[in-house]
Amino acid sequence: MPRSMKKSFEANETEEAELRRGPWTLEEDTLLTNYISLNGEGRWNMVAKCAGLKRTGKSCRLRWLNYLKPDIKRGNLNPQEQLLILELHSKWGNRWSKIAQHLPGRTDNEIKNYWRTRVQKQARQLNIESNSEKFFDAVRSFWMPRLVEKMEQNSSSNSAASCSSQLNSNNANTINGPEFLSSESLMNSVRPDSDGFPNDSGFSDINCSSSMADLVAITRLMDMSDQNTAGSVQFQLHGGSQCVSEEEEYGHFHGFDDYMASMGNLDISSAGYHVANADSMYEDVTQDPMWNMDDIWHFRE
DNA sequence: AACAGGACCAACCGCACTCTG
DNA sequence: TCAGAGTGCGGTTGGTCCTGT
Repeated sequence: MPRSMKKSFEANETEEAELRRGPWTLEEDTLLTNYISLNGEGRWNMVAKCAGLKRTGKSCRLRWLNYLKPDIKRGNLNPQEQLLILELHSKWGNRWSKIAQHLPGRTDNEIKNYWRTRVQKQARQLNIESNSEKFFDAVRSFWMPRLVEKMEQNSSSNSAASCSSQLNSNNANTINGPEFLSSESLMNSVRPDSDGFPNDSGFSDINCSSSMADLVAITRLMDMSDQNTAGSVQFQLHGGSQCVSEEEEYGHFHGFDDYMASMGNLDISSAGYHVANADSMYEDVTQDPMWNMDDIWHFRE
């Protein structure tokens, strides 16, 4: 090996050895944040060097994108976000970054972790593949309705007066009534972006005061835009307080257990979401003992 | 109180793609 | 056109915290 080459190799080896790994310290976070606020993102290897960090560029990028960036949301995923993840994952599979694009403030890493720890856990308990059609049927039929109902509860408890389902405060169009939504009104409210999905501003305004019907409708709209479906499509949401009474909805069922027990005989691929009782908002339904997919599954076999 | 097992999540790794000179 | 650097992405790992015994 030529001497110059050897020297450079040794230098690299020393640099490698000096590189820090593992958890970031407050000091490192401060260095990185300050540097980026002055110089902006990008050229991460340069960032690492110039900011005086003994980290790889990749490590700096990851730390910034997943943790330090100012618009990162902290805390548990709310029901709207969980529902979106379930829907989008059913469409795109493990395209975490793509899914994350539609959840403002959430990172692909966070969504991936959520899927692996919460969703796949359910699949394991059922002894079925988490990416199988069978599992998605279960998710769609039992899990999503719980989320939808939590969203409904949240919207009614948070703002009894704000059931107007306004998707986007910047948009003059308001969808009236969550029960039936025409694709046209949705199209006007949520403008698809270049890849055929509602734009970020539309999604960032889906908050706790938005009706869950909006969200369900949006996910349906996504299906439409994927399939290039034209014309008028109606979205029916069951279980909302403004839709039908619990008695009408559940018919002869008495409570969630009865309802679930009956589900084995229902067409679970129907577009409507049937909603059952739930307790508190922002509770992760996967932690809910009521949400026992093992039991549920037996009814379907 | 101590321990084990599980859940959660930040961080790392390897690969593939894009950009640039 | 090509090689190397930079970047993005999905999978995996390992540390910490929580919970049950």
